[in-house]
Amino acid sequence: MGFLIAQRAYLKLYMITLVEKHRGYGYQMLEELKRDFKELGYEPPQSEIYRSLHDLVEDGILYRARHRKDDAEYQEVIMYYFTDHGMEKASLYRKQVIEDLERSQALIHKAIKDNSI
Amino acid sequence: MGFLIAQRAYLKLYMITLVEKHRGYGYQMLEELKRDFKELGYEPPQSEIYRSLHDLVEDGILYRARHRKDDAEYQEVIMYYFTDHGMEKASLYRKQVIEDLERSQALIHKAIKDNSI
DNA sequence: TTATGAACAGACTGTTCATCG
DNA sequence: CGATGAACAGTCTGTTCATAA
Repeated sequence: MGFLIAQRAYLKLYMITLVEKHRGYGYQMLEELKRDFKELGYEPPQSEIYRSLHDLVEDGILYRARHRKDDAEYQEVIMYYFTDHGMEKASLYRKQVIEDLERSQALIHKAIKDNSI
Repeated sequence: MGFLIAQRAYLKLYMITLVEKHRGYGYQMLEELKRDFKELGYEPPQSEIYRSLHDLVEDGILYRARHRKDDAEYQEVIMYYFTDHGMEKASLYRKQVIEDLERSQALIHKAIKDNSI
């Protein structure tokens, strides 16, 4: 266990939630998260989004499927779906990451308390 | 600016606060922080404590001074004190790190909110 | 431009090793 | 053991580059 939660785990959690909500492919998720985090001054890097998705495939939680985009364009897109036991695995992973988030929250809260004048 | 605050900055902030409180040398601070964080499941690594102190010296905030330990032992110890403009620099640094802590806090809070079932 | 991915370099960090009294 | 420090190895991450429709 490291210090605070890693960006990778943080984003993987979001990826799982987004796949649940059927926001299926990388670039879309990237744009959505960028918009979503703009006000907090955090811009998730493109590479981390893709790495997170690749990780989740390696973890056996998601699988990839090529699709043509819904609208009339020819562009192909990689959609992600839960594997057979993906949902269960994902819910375990989520639980674990939320715990890690709460641990991180406690550490940050303590530091603010201990070090404010 | 990275993602969440780095352990190094986090510990440097504690080092500054501990030097203010005249808890002067590395090993002591290490032991104090270990005790202090035990309940949160975080054990600051020895190397990071020393690296943080060395960083603060490089930053021109602290300086080192060898001392014999107060009690009757012969062991030498490195005490840290604020340099001439160390206090000002430290208060700037503190302000900056607290901001970063608050940014981190917001990111973590958002993730818990967005990804809880 | 949208979309995906990999390469690269550098920062960060945990463990281990070394040294000294 | 108390105390300090450095080396090493591995991970994490941001930027850049490559590719394609």
